[in-house]
Amino acid sequence: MTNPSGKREDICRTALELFAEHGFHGTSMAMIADNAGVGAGTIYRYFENKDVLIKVLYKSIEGQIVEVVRKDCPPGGPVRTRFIHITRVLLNYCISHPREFRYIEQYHNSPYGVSFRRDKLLGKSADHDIIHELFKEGTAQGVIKDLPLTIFFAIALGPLIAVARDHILGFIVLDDALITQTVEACWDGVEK
Amino acid sequence: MTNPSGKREDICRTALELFAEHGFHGTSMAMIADNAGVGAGTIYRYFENKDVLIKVLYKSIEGQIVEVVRKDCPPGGPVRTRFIHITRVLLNYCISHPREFRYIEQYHNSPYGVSFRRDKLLGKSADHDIIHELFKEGTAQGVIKDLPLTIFFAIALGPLIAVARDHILGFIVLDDALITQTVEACWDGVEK
DNA sequence: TGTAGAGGAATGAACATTCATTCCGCTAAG
DNA sequence: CTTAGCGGAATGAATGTTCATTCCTCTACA
Repeated sequence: MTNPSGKREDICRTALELFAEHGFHGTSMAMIADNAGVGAGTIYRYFENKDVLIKVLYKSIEGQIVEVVRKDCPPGGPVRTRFIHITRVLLNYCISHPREFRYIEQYHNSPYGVSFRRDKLLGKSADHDIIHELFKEGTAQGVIKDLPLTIFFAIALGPLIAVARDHILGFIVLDDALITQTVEACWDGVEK
Repeated sequence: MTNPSGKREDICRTALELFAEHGFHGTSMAMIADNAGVGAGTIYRYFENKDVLIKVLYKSIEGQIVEVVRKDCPPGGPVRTRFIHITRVLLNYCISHPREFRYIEQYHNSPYGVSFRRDKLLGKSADHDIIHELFKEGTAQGVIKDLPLTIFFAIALGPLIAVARDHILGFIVLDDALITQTVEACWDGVEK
């Protein structure tokens, strides 16, 4: 029953769920504690405060995504093939992990997210590096438009996020065919 | 009832600023009152409560956007020309109204926004109607990909939002040339 | 094997703070 | 004088955080 390392996991899972559904400020620490089946004070044994909890959860999800992209990355064919593969993996992750997706979205649109985004884009982010490599290769080969990296990312990933959100909110049901259409359209956007 | 001394306007402008910068929950009514130079109670003469203020502000901004798109809409040439024109107008609005843009973004990623989005997409929204018309015309002519409307919107507008956000956060400076590249890339994404 | 007890984890009531909202006295115009 | 509009202190509810206490588990020793 009492499993020390299990409690932290319970808290994380519950917090992710509640934050994703009700937002950061719509979720109280008491709600998290209740739903996780722990005492209010227990959360503070694992996380210094609410902000730290929110940030740790973000880092954790980010790590997952990097891992998924990396693991499923290898095919070394033409740039287009790899681009479509990676974007498909990303989109699949988003729609099969709706809570994680909603969480990340909310984080990026919060004060936390803005400062973090600044660090991230000025420095380097691991999952973006893979796509960054692809971008450099594509432009070197002349198959991708000459664009600033930032705009390339926007054109490549912007539609994915929008489509994933619509799927999660139930405005459309994405099947394999639609996913293919979407990622191919993204390619058409960046292709020279 | 009447508004002798522009106080309502002061409150709206200040609230927009603060909400855009600190988020809905990071902005207290006291902050709004102080920065607007009115008493805390005065806000409640004009807005029933905080939620109403937030919603009214949203509606107001939405009205502005619809107006901008409508006003600058007429050119009756080929679908591509009109698509690029409209998306450019939208993107220009976003980067020249950063507060309004950030506000809308936050709203869409809040509990308010989700329920609203549901109403909106299931029903009809005025500014989307213009783009919707274009979509129908484009598919009828066979110049636009055969896609569900939702995915069309994602591909057409997703990059705009991403690019506008990067611009506002200072990661890139959009000039006319970059804007042109962006909206043309959006077209390439939806073009058959 | 059985048990006492120490160390650490967990608890949840209490606390301090923040915040939306209210209320009442004041001011200025008519 | 009357009154509508306004200010801002007061209010009470909600929430993040703390901490004294309880509970659990594992070890040491008989």
